[in-house]
Formats: sequence, structure tokens, C-alpha cells
Amino acid sequence: MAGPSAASGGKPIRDRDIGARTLAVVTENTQRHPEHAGPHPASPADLPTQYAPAEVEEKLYEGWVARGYFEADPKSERPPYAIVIPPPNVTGSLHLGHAFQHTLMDALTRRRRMQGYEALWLPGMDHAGIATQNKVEQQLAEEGKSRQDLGREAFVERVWQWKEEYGGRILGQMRRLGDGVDWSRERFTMDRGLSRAVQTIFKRLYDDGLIYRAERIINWCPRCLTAISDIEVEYQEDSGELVSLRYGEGEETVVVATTRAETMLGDTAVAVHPDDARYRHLIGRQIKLPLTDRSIPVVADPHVDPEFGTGAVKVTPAHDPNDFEIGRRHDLPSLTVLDERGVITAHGPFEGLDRFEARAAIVHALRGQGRVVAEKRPYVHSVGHCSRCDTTVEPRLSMQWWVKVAPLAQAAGDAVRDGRTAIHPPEMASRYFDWVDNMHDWTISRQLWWGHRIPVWYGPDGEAVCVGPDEEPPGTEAEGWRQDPDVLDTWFSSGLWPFSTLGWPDETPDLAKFYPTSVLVTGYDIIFFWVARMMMFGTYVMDEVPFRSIALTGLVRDEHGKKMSKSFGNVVDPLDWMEAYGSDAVRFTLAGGANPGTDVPIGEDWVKASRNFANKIWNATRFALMNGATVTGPLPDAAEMSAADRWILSRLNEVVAETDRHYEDYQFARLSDVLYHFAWDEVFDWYVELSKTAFARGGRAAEVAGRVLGEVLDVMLRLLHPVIPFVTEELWTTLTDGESLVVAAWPADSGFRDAAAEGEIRTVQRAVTEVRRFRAEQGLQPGQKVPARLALAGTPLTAHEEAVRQLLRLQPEGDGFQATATLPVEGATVELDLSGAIDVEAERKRLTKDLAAAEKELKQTTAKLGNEGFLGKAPEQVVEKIRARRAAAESDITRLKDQLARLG
RNA sequence: GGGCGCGUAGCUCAGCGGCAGAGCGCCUGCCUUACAAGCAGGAUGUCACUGGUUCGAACCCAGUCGUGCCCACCA
Repeated sequence: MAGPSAASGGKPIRDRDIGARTLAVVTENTQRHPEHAGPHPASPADLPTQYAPAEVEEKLYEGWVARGYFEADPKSERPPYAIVIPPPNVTGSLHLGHAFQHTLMDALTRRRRMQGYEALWLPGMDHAGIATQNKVEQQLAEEGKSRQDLGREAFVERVWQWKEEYGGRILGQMRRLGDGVDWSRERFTMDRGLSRAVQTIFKRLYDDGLIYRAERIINWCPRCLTAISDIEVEYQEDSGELVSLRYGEGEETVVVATTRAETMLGDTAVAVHPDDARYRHLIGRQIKLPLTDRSIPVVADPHVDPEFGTGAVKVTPAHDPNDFEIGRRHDLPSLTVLDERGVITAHGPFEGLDRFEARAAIVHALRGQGRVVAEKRPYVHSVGHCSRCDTTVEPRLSMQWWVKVAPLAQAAGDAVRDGRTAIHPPEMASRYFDWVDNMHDWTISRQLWWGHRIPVWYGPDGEAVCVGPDEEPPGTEAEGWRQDPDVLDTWFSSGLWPFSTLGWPDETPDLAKFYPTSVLVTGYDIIFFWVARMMMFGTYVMDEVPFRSIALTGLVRDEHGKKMSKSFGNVVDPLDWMEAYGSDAVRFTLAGGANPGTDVPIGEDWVKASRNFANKIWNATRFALMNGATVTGPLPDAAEMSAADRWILSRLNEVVAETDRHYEDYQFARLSDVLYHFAWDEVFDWYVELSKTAFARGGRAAEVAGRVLGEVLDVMLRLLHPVIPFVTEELWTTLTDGESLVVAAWPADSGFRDAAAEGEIRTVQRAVTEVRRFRAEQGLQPGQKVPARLALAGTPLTAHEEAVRQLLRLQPEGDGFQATATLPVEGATVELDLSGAIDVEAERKRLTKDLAAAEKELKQTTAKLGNEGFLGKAPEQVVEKIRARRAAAESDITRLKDQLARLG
């Protein structure tokens, strides 16, 4: 673990627990470089100038939790703001994708809480049916056992044990990240309450005829031995063979192409397109099927594409979804030739062969039959694999439970269409509609043991009874009743998450207060299966959308924009970065990359940059404390304040307004950018430097500057807190003696603006930058004090002589001005005494370059202003801007020519 | 096969009609009393290409090329 001493390059940090308040008192004597400080072992000179996140983060987090800040009160009068966490799998651990979304959710709830909302962020986990069951089965396998050895009840017991022992590692990691979740409301999808919710909605759907049982072709994993849904299938390009087989005898033959020769044993027809002239004569005839003693009919079906292959297709209703449909249309029998493990069941020489062995064996056997194999060529095509274990999925005819989605999906689509739920960014809505408008019925039964068991009982006479949550089974096993052995798809229970976690089906205060929730934050990759299901179930049972808006995030990628994956070896554990640079640094980096709906690249260098930002804030606050900045009492009258004070307060309020705007649009990258640049460029680089003259002067001037600086930091720390809660909390409580930023008020735009001050300071900035450039090019060292004579009368700089001298390290003018360079700045002059050291050539070069640029600008702006089309059509503001630019260019040219002339 | 997006500095990306930007990286000089995890200064672009609309295009339109993702019952 990289502690503060490692991160600080080994500089001594004597007392790591020293807080900034102590610092404020003792840092007067702090030497910047302790190694030069001489032998004062116990002197305050060794105190840290570097922020050490590891020391404060855990302590602060536990304090927040202990004080119950994150616990929401449903009886509160405050307006509600609620987010339910997308429940991570119980088997999972925190990856950067979580860290990313959690940062956004945390920032949203923290800001709302500060704004006075009753804010709830509800945590929990998903039981993750297949994933968890696989995990425990693996564990058993290591002991040489299978789940069948244990039996169902003992196995489920074992899974619960596993959950207690290993599950939920992610919850601890969330604390490390700083997630302000309400731990008193933590939920698990297999909780008793949530199970009741599952049973309740199942029964309701069943009674409404929206759940039914049917035998159909489903995706089957021959390894997991369960049905899986379409979304649990991952398609990969596999190379196989396309084999053309000649069916029939004599004149009546037809060639069909297949990648799955082994299923020919289950063929019950050949299909051709009804309009295909090549085969019209065969329609309705029987053809001899090779290797068997069966003959099968040729049927005409419009599904067949005459352009593909030979235009004729073998039909295996029991082993292919399309063929199943064709079979239904033509009333063909289904002949199952593969069992649940993908092994041939058809009697004959192939019985007992695995499907892949059988494929080769059958092609081999057919080759032995003369002209049956008409052609064989390599063929790359897309094949479904089980997303859990990568086994090739087998389409299988079986009896499963289904949800009839059409009416539910209609309602889910309408909710977005009529604006009850808004999708951010709006472009993403089309993906949502694509999904809900084209949804197939959903297979919800799984042949697993870990999950919510289907609440249907079968009686001795084959009758089925769906049992509600508070009902007894219709009969005992002794009487011949037994419960359906299957469990429900994991997504069935997570689809209920936004209201089941709040207590539904009971009418709880939580449900009344916090449903519908405010926003769902999730990746665009799961908009399809999860979001749509919550929308369906929410509108179905609650008659109200589950969330007012959906904020879609992108995926986290590495620093080159590449997907993080184990095979690339570019996966980063966010915990490592949090240890090394602090949670704030990771959070700030992630938030800074969060443009709505687009992917987020992240690299260690960027986290370091964020760490540097936190450190910068730390040191700026140290400066403020050392100079007696205050945060209480009214701000000084505008008349008492310097232009710099008025400028920074004006900017501060603009920043407050801008931050709010970006929060409303989920523009985290923009608000991070605004705050970063305001803090660093404006407050730290300019305001703090400008305020030094006032602090140096002391008295009332220092008091005023201290109050303004205190105000700026106070507000700034509040604005930054939702994104970087730790460093802001540590500094703010010290600076203000306040209880906690978690429960502090969110800043409001006071409306204070001072355009004149903003203009004045911009002028100072321009002038100072220009002289600095001159100094740099003259080879003057930044700290080197230079005697200078300032003539600023009648210019915007009049009031800022002291500041200009301070910023430029100019000494009061002395006598012997020997070789003097003159720099007219905005009509003012600054004469530096360079004691004959001026580099005339360097200066001439610089001025010539600037002159060329100014002349180009003049030419361009003049051309523009001479353009009648432009004058007629451009908005007045734009024209005005161009005029100002031309005027500036003109004055620059005069000035530069004058300066060049002086150089001789 | 269908749909959506993206090509802007060395890298990763903002900007989406009115002076081409940021972070990181790079060059020069600095321990300037808050901060060397820092400070000051500097360099860097056919805004993928070709046409069009417009007084004005990185931005709007059409096409081309490149690239990524999603969907689909590609035998």
C-alpha cells in the first residue's frame, strides 16, 4: 500500500494525524523544504504540505455513517429524492464501471441532500442465479461433489453459507469509495420481503393471463443444464463447415445446405420458397431421408430465402427456432434427437455421441453413400454461446414459463414517449424504443436451484395452481401435489427492484415517500434488459413509472480508449488507485470523464492529476487559514472591497449558477471542468496572489480580503463536495468549524455580479502576463526583484499598482535607471531597470512577431467589417465584438511600432 | 442485413454557425515563504476527404473513406 510517505517521495511527515486547524496555528514557521530546515527536530517546520487521503478518508466515512447522515426519513417534510442502486451481483467486486456510476449517483444524492431534499440512496445486491450457483458448484467440484450429491435443500443452504462468507465483498469497497448509501435499508433480491414481492407479481401476472407455460424452442446451455434467455446468449464468429446434402432418390432429389448435419436425424421436412420454379414440382412430394428409413415432405414456406444456398432448407422443428416455426405452420412432427446434454438419443449407430462428434460421424457416414454429400466448405458464422460458461448454446424444444410482454412493453414504451420518464442523453431513447417495441416473449423459468422458485403447484390430475404469497399450497406431497422445480430468471426479481426495495407489496411509508424514484443511473449496455423490465413491472403494478429519469453512462475504458478486459490485461482495480491517490482522485477523474452516454477513458496519469488538484485545494486552504480567512458574518460592503474581491465574488456566483445548470443535465464532465478551472486558474493562480497585497498590508484590508477568501473557499468546497467528499470535508470543517458538509447547505447564486471589476481584473491579468513574458524572454529569474518605475495614471491599472508590483516582483523605483525597457501596457508604461542587461535582439524578435500577428488581425477584422452581407445579417453583438477586436489590433500596432522604434 | 455513433494538438477528449480549446505529454527558466503533487513563460492543428448551403462552416446538408458499438430467425 502506498501511504503518504511513499506518495510524497519520502519527505518526512512527522505527525500524520495533524489536522489543518492545528496547521493554521503552527504553520507560520513552516519551511517549504524540510530537508533545508536545519536541525529543529520537533519544530512545526516538518508539518505536511501534502494532503494524505489515506489518513482521513476512512475516518470521515465511518463518522458520516455513525451520525446517520445517509439515513432517509420517510416522515420528513422535505421533498424526496431517491436513487436505488443497480444491485451488483453478490459474486461481484468493485470495478471501475461501478466506481464510475457510484460516483455519479453519490454526487447526485449528496447535492440534493445539501439542497434540502430528503435524499435516499438505497444499496443492495442481486442474488445472480446462474453466476452464484456456478460459483458454489465449482467449490463443490473441488471437494469432488456435485449439487446432486447434496440434494436441493442442502445445496441452497450451502449457497446461503457461501453468500455469508464470500458474498458482498463489494459492499466494503463501496464504503472505501465514499458511497453515501443508507445502510439501514440494504436489500438483497432473495430477502424475505423481496421474495414476497416476486410471488405477488407472479400471481398477478398469472391471473391476468400474462404468464403462461408453453413448449417452445429455447436457448439451452448443455453444461448449465438450464434454459437461458436471449440476452444471456453471446454470439461469436465460429468457423464451421457448410455441408450440402442431397436428399431423395432418382429424379426427385433436392440439395440442402446445413452447418448442423447431426440434426438431419430429426428432419421432418424440406422447405422451399413457394415461388421458386426450381422446386415447384417437388412441393407436396415425399423425399427419402438418407441414413434413415424415413421419407419427409417438401413444403413451401415464404420464410425460405431462394437466394441463399440452394434455396432449399432442411427442417428440424425440435432443434432450430426457425424450423420450429415452419413446423408449426405446416403441422410437421417434432423429432427430438438430442438430450439435455447435447447427446444423440436417436437409436442407431449414432446414439450416445456428443453433438459435435455426431456431426463428424454423420458427414462421414453420408460420404460413404455416394453422391449424398454434394459439397463441403469451410464456413464462418455466428454461433450462440452461454454468457456464463461459453458453452455453445443448443436450441432445445422444452416446456418453459413465459411472460407475455407485448402489453407490458407497450406501457413501458409509452411512459417514455409521453415524457413520464426522460432519458438522458435523449439520443439514447431510440435504443430503448428499438428494444421495447420489438420484444419477444420472455422465458422466465430456469432449471436451477438458486433463485425464486416458481410458485405453481401441480396436482395429481395434472392441474396447476398458482399460489399467492400468503397462501398455503393446495395440497401435500402425499396427496400427489408438487411444486414446479424451476426457479425464476434473476432479472425477474431485479425488475421489481425500484419498488420491492421500498416495501412493496405493502403500502409502506418508504414506498409512499420515495416512489417513483428520481433517477436511474446505469450504463447504456443494460438499457435493454434491465431498464425495460423495471419500466414494464413498474408501470404494471404501481401504475407509475419507476423513475423520473434515466441517466445513461458510457463504459469505462483504458487510457487508449480500449475496452478493459482480462484478455487485454488492462483491467485496473480501482482499489489500488484509491489506496495510492485517494478516493477523491479516482472519483474526480471519473466524474471529469462523464460526458452523458459516451465512454470514459481513464489512466493512472489522470488520477494523479486529480490527486494534484486535491492537494492544490489543500494548500490553498492552508494559505487561507494561515492568513486568518474568516467565514462568518456578512460580507464587507462593496465599497470596502478591492476590485479583485468584487471580481472573484462575481465569478463565484457565476460558477454556482453554471454548476447547477450542469447538474440538471447530468453534465458531470462540464461541471468538473468548470470547478477545476475556476478553483485553480482563477482563485488559486490569481485571486490568492492578488489578495497577498491586502494580507501584507494588514488591518482592515487584510480583514476584508480574509472574509472574501473565506467566502470563496467555503462556497467552493461546498460545490466540490458531492464529487470529492473527503478532502472537501476535511478542509471545510477546519475552515468553518461547521459540523459536516454532508449536511451543509448547497450554495445559491446570490445574484452578485460586477462586470466592471471583472473587466478590470482581466486587464490586470493581461498586463501582468505580458510583462511576465517580457521578463522570461529577457532571462530574468521569476523571483528576481527588479527596480521599476510605473506610470499607470489614467489607465485601468491605476488602482492596481501595488498588485502589479507584487505579481511582477517589482521593487520600488530607485535612482540609477540605466538601460531601461519600456513596456506600454494598455496605455500605461512599466519601466524596468535592467541595469544594461536588456537583450535587444530577443525583444525585437518578440515585438516583430506580435506586430505581424496584430497586422493580420487588423486585416481580417477590417475585411469582415467591410463585408455588407456580414453587417446586414450578423447579430449586433458579433459585429460589436469584431469592432472591438479591430480597435485592439490598431492600438497594438501603434504600441508595438513605438516600442520597436525605441529599441532603435 | 438493419440501426446508431465517432474521425479536432503527440495521446485521451470537449466544443456543434461568429478569434480552434482542455487535461496529460513536450520545450525554457525557476525551491518566487500555501503548494516542486508547485510556479512563470513557450511550441504544437489541411478540425478525415469531396462537394453544397451561408456574409461567415470544425459545427448544417449530400456523398466518400476509415472506425466503433448495438440489433437480427446469416439454413
